[in-house]
Formats: sequence, structure tokens, C-alpha cells
Amino acid sequence: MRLLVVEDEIHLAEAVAHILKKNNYTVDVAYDGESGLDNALSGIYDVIVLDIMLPKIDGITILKRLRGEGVGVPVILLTAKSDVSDKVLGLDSGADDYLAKPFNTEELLARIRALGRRRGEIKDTNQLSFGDITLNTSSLKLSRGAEEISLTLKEAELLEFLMLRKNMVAPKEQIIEKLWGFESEAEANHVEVYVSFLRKKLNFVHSKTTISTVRGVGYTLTEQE
Amino acid sequence: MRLLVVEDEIHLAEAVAHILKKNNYTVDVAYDGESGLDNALSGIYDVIVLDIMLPKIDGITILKRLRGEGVGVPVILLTAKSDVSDKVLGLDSGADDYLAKPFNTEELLARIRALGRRRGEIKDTNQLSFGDITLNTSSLKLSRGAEEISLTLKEAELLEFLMLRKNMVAPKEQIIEKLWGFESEAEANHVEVYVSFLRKKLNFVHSKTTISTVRGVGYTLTEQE
DNA sequence: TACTTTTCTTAAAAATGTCTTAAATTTTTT
DNA sequence: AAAAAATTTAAGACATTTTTAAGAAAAGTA
Repeated sequence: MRLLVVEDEIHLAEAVAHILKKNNYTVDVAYDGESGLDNALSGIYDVIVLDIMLPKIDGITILKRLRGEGVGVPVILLTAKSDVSDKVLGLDSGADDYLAKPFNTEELLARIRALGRRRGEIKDTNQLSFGDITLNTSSLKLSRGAEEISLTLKEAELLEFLMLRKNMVAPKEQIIEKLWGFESEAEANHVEVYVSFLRKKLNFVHSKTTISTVRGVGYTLTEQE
Repeated sequence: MRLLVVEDEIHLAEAVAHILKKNNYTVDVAYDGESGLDNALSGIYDVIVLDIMLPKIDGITILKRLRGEGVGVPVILLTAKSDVSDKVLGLDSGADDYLAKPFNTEELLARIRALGRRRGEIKDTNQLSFGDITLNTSSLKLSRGAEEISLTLKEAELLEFLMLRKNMVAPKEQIIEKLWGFESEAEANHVEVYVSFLRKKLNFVHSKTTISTVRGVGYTLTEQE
């Protein structure tokens, strides 16, 4: 994961960068709003840690510009102000999280993990793997070893959703929301039908990976022994 | 993050709870001052949204009692009155924020985020531990060491409730309210049945943790030596 | 001890959630 | 416009969970 830290207090910036690198992130640092915005617009970052008070361009402005340009990268706002109105403003501008200085390391790490996770981990190859299966999110092909089968769009979306969540349970509600949007009449049965389809196809490629159901909650991808 | 909403207008309470859950909070609802206070005193909440006008015990009184007991959980007061004196009274009684009805969703969310953040807690996992056992509240799996067993939804809810209250006694009444809703026909026997089920499962994983009965009151989780 | 109350445990009934089809409908491709 | 593919609907079978109910056991009381 590649992170951008935009912070003008050099000491703090270096300290944060150091900690993040220690935690296996690739970290770039910008010391003022202008270069921060330039970097952020590149779209190569998975999470941006952004101070509000900055020289040249302030954090809120950067955030608005990013969102205005359609850059949806998760942003954690950093600030000394604990003013409520300020927070609301930040969040309204499209921040994903908010952290007041001084903050502790664990807290920052936890939030970065949380946001990074939300993004998932599709590499530029469009290949997504779990256990013995691979899904090409572009060609919609599911493969296990040499065996391969085509998925329909909905099937692929569902599988991708489950794969991104690895061993976590994906609530049925969330699946509906993701695949059909949440105003829809879509019923739980839709999900069940597609789970059934997918299981058949997983079976077809003789995968050891299965979709197990957690009754009353949802589904989770598990690797069988 | 775990929130408590204390609001007697059922419609509003449900709507708020729904929105909050959508935003990944764990939400409990109490429909009157008495059960609101009981719940609040448990100390398991990160933020409490508290209506002022309530049956049985009013919000201000609840707030004072909480602070009197040394419970410092952030409280957002909710009220139809936009009366300034009321606001002052609320803040003097130890409220952290104040929101006049009708309020918009974003505003409420922003304030909760702001207050929750102050606590510095962030929900990073759905694992809950007590003594030698761990409950995954998402996959509904109870484990002790390498041994593991699946729980049903109700079993998991009950265990979670007990685990959150650690060594405190969970009154049967409160358990009913939490698992079956506050106006249900649910009888004490329901709880007894589920306690029985759970004990069997705790036994199954050879846990030293047991549910002990406090006759006439309720149940509590205890670790046996 | 005898009696009352509360809790525990079970089995079976009822309710609910899930799976699997096939057919109907919609969308896309030819 | 016809054919093919994908999606949605619907219904019955099936599985699991929840509820009910009733007697046994345990705890409290006189």
C-alpha cells in the first residue's frame, strides 16, 4: 500500500513517515498544500493522511479539489482543532476519517488499515486470488489451475465482493446493496440464486474453495482442507 | 463503535438506528428513560444519543445520574425544544453536544464521529474475548483454543451481551429487551432456554468460563479457577 | 420437612431462512 | 428481428432456528 502524508511540521511528518514505513507501507511526504495536491492528484495512493492547516493550500481545499476531480482515495484529516464545526466541515468535504492531534500511533495505524481494507486489493492486473482460485475481474473468468469458466457480470461481482472480504462474513444486506443498489426491490433470494450459481461454477473447476453460509448473517469464502 | 439511542418515538428511534447501522455502528435502542439509564450504566457504549423528553426518567436526569456515577461516556442530547435555557441546562449537566429536532442525518453522523473519535477507540475487529473464550460476532463462532463451535444468531447475541458486561450481572429483563425487543411477548423462559443451549456449547469447547445464575435477577459470566 | 417459587432441560411444534430449480422476463448479440 | 445470454421471479423442498410447553431439579421459605 502506498500512502501520502501531507504535513508541514517537518518533525511530525518525518515521525509519521517513519512509523508507517516500519509497518510496511510505501510512504511519500509532501510539506505544503501545493505539492500535496499535485501528488494526491496522481491517483497512485491508497490512503492519504492530510493535515488541515498547511502553507499555500489548506487541507480542506485540497480535499474538495480531489473530490471535485473525481479522485476517491480515502483521506484521513489531521488537525489540531477539536472544533466541532471544523470537523463537520471536513467530513462534509469528503473526508473518510478525522484524527485530532495529538494522536497515538496505534490509532493512526488502525484507521489506515480500516480505510485500506475498504479499498480492497485489486492490482493493476485485474487478477484477484483467494485459495486456489483466481478471478479476472476484467474478462470475468474464474480459474483454478488449468481449468477455467466464464462468469456472468453478477456472478463475478458477487465473487469479487466475497474475495475482497477474504475470511470475513459478507452480510446479505451488504451484498444486495453492492450488487443491486439499495433502493431496489432486490430480495434476499437474488443473492441466494447467485450463490447457488457460483457454487456450481466453483464446483465445475474443481476448486477447494467454497462459499459457506452463516445463517441469519450472510456468506463467507472459505478454503477447505 | 457501539452506540445507545434512547428515544421514545419508536419511528424516529428505528430510523436513527437504521441509519447508524448502515454506517457500521453497532446500535442498541432503549425506548424509555429507565431502560435507557440501565443500559447506559453498563459502560459499554462509545457514544449515547439521548432524547430529553422521555417516559419514566427524563434525559437530563439520566445524564446527571451517569455523571454522578462517574460514567464519562460522550452524550449527545436530542430535543424538540430549541430553547436556549434548555440547551444550557443540558450542557451544564454534562452533555457533550446538543442537537435540536428535526436534525439531518449528516449532522448527527458528523457529531457522533467527532465524539467517538475523542475516545480514540476504533472498531477493528469483530472478536470479543472473555476469560478463555472468544466470540466472533460476525461469523458467529465461539472458540476456546483450537476448539470451535458455531452459534445461532440468538445464542451469539446472548453471549455477546454477557461478554460485554463482563463480571456484571445482566438482568433477565434487559436480556429480553435486547434479544426480543421491548414490547415482545417473550418470556423469561426464552432466556433460560438459550442459557441452557449456551452452557452446552461452552461445555463443548471445554471452556472454563461459565454462565452463573443470580436467582431472581439474571445471569453473569464467570471464569472458574 | 413440606411447600412454593424459580430455574433447567428436553422434545416437539412452529416459524423462518436457505437452496434449487424452472420458467418468465429483460438485455445483448448476431 | 431472431437468437442467445443473463437476470429475475416464483415456488416447493429442505434445513435450521426459535418458540412452546411441561415435567424435573434446585433454591428459598415457613
